[in-house]
Amino acid sequence: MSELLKLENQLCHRFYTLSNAFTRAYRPLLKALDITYPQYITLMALWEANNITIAELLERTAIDGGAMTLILKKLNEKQFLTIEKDEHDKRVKRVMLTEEGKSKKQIAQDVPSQMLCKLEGMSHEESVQLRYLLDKLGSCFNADEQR
Amino acid sequence: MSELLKLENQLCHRFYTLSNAFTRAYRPLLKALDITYPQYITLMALWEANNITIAELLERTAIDGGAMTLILKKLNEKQFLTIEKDEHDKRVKRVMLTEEGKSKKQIAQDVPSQMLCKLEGMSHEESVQLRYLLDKLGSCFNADEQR
DNA sequence: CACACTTACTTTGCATGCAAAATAAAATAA
DNA sequence: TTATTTTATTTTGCATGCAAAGTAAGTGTG
Repeated sequence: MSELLKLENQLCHRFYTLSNAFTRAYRPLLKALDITYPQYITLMALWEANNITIAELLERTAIDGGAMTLILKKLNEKQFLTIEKDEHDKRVKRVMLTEEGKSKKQIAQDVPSQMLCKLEGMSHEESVQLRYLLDKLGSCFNADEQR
Repeated sequence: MSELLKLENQLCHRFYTLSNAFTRAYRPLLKALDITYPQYITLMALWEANNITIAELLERTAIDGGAMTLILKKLNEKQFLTIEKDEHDKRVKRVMLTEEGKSKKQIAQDVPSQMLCKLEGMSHEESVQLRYLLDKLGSCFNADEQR
């Protein structure tokens, strides 16, 4: 009885498990870049849109604000990026990739394909469908946060 | 160019985001039980199978071993469970729910249904399909760990 | 212009997640 | 039996995730 409380029936537990599995799986791939997974997310956001504010970075990456402060500090120490105050609004800080930070994108090119190799069990249709369902689920949470 | 490195194309980022969203969404629901999400996972495992070893608990919950030590310590302090050494193999510890820990299951009954309310956007078919795909993805990682 | 309010970030305290090292005890090999 | 290896769990050091409090700097109102 109480099927609802069985661990195997929890959608959340699948996400918990898979999210952790992804982080672990990325670790060896990111070793060449000497960065962690959240740092990788942050760099990906910047490779796509350089010179953005921290608020924009938070929005794109969905990383926690408090954590982002530390992540940027570390990426700055590694000379991947610089942080400057906005001229017009001194509350705002802008994040800019250094040349070194930009160049790392070349090395990172290999990471996604290497990860895809690990997921060979899934067909293309299935991964498309999965992506669709994940986005739908995500919109449930977003809708919920609006209230 | 380099579509592969775009954040929106990363399956991993969807899992990262959704897993965190779940944890945040559970927090208010678990407040009545005064437990965190990993502690909830641990209790669910025990409500299903009481008096199991820590190794079994780790297997069922997929929680990190080091973290589990602390989680059990806290659940023990809250009088939800006790931990005893196995008679035959003194390396092994067994985890047992207290009466109080068992009784919390009643309160927890409401949690899954409350969470389901938040996910109304998805049809039953979709959530079944999602579960199937998540498990398939999970088996990719498991297969990978075997090597 | 002074005060309240909102924003953009940072800081703090607590709870993991992860890898690697450390312990203790059982199982095996020599 | 003793040395070696394996197993179960804990400890350690580092990096977040999260909520809440704290700061500093714009905005809006009267």
